[in-house]
Amino acid sequence: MSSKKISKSPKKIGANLAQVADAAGVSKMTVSRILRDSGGFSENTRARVMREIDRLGYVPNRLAAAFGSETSSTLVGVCVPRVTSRLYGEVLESIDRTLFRFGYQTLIGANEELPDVEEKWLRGLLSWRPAGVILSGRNHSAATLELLKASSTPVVEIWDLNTSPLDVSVGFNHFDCGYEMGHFLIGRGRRRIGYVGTLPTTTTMGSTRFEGFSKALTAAGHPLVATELLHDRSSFYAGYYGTENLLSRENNLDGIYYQDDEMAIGGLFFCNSRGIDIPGQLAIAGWGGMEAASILPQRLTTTMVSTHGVGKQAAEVLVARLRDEPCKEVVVVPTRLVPGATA
Amino acid sequence: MSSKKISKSPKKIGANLAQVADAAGVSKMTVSRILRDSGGFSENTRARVMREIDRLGYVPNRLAAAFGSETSSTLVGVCVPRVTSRLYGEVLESIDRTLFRFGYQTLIGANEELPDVEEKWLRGLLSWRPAGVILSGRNHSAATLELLKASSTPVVEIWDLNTSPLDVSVGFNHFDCGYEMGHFLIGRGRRRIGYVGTLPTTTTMGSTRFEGFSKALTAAGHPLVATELLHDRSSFYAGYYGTENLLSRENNLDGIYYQDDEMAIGGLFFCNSRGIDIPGQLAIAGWGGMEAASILPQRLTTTMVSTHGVGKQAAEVLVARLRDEPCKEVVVVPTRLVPGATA
DNA sequence: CTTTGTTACGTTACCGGTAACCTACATTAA
DNA sequence: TTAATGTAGGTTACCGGTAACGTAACAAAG
Repeated sequence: MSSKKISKSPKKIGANLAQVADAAGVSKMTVSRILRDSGGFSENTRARVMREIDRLGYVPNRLAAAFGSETSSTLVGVCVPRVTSRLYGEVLESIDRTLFRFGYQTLIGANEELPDVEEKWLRGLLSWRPAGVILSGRNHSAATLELLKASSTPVVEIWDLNTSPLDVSVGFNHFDCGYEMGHFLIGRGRRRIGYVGTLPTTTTMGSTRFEGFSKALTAAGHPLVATELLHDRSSFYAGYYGTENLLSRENNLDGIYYQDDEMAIGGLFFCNSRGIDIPGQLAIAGWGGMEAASILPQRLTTTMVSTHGVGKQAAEVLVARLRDEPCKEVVVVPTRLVPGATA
Repeated sequence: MSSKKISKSPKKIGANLAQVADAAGVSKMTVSRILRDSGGFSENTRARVMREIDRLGYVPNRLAAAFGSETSSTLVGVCVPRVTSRLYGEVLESIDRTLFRFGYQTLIGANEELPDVEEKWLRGLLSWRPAGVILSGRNHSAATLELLKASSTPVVEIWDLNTSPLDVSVGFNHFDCGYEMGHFLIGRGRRRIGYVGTLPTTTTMGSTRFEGFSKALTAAGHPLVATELLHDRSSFYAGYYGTENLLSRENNLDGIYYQDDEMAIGGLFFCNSRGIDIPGQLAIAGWGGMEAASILPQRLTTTMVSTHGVGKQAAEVLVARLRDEPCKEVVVVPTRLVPGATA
């Protein structure tokens, strides 16, 4: 068992602005201007300075820049419920990629759907004086709101649409997604429909779809028959045993709507294992447009969503916001119900 | 279409150290000491200062702290191939959670398995003078190595084990995983075995398992019969059509090893759709211990790994490293071959 | 009674950029 | 010709913490 003992890192990288300036025979300010391309220098000087930067291996100190001017932070905090989730992971990836292109750095956080965790994270984030924040959901603690207001940090709320956002918001219309699917199942002649999902925690994430769905059924005169809400996070297995529970309570359902595709696929597998005929005996519908659905023996009836679109647009709106360009207050990312072979 | 135009954010949060100090009738230094709990103050003073901090809503400026002392950065950069991957996502989540507990912030990056992207990301990261870096894989560009050396930033390499790490390394022994599975399949009487995976990019990620597997087969006198490497990232669908391709070329295989569980499940579905008897006619084995496997009609033969363990240990090792505590140079996270019903 | 040590602070000097303002010099318009 | 304008810089004064060092008051040891 080998072990390492290491001296305190001196943390001095190559050269600083002053040294570059000295070497090039100009002032710090000129080098700074050249690096930020803010004009006021000749091409000649620029070439000389760039040569010295390269020679000295200068790595800019954004810490000093952000500290010194406050307006020049390129740090953006992003908080999602979980990193371990295909949907949020994709959003995160798109955000990161887009922000990176614009020259921003992404600081991530996972709130685990708890406003308190989010608040604690935000407190830490704000100590870095970020240029902006991207939060998910619309349930935030009072202290969170106050912190954001006090720091006047631009905020983009994603995922869940928000008609009166803190600042700006980008997301799906979950209510409509649910309503549309409810309407669709009714149209397919289903009359005794159930729902399987996870218990909404203090945040509203996801449960809005449930509301829309339920409303559509009620409006059609065939209200929801049974609901199974699990004390667990969404997963294939949660869908599997959620279906088992639901069907053991209500054995004559003719349709089930799931919180998402992952759970729907789990449900589909349960039905397969018990010889339940899909969609003859039972219709199954999910949400999210999961890639895994493409290899199923039956294509899943679901709502396709562009997580990529949410991430990209959220990042773009934030950047516009940071550059003081006008931007929409609410961006609705479209979704599309895609009938498959399961409903 | 409503739009927002916003004034430049002043970015002045509540009070600063000096104002807190004034309000409490002490010097800045005393407040600083109290906040960092570095001793040299009385309980009486502490209480008074804390009261003022609370009253004024003071949010520390870590930017200033990190800038001023360089040793006190609490920023850690983490670069994984992709955020959108169950395995890496879990690693990321564990790292973030663990580092958060120790008071560090995580700056993420995705290198897309390209050393150049990693290098570009690292250059940006270093401009924040981070306390440490966690990189995945062991294939880094020359400039990356030089940057790390010049900045003398502690580095933890994860995922792929590295017997001569840059600094310290935490991961799985992929070679042994592959070898063990090869040995296992041979033991089950398989003789004409194939492999389905994705093309290794410039990084070595994943291909080490392939090498170990291949070696085991050769050692047993039944070398690999066919290989299908896809120009695509791992996914259920990649496993599905990879299997289709492989079997169309070699129709008398009696076993297939997959790069990971996701692809193995895809392969399993292909076989189901074509009526291929598993494991009678063909054995299937994956790697990773994916949750989805739990709902399959047949339990998948796979190697269970603790992504959580890698993340947690990587973070812990880094923290130890930052605190100048002695730590192991190489941490091997154990894996376990779990025979299922598919091989 | 002096020396030494400890506790609880205060002072000073940075860290490396950037905003704001200033200064030559050249060019152009009135 | 003179004033106005533009170009390519330089100067200065911060931003908000922290390391390093200084100091007064008091206690215990020799």
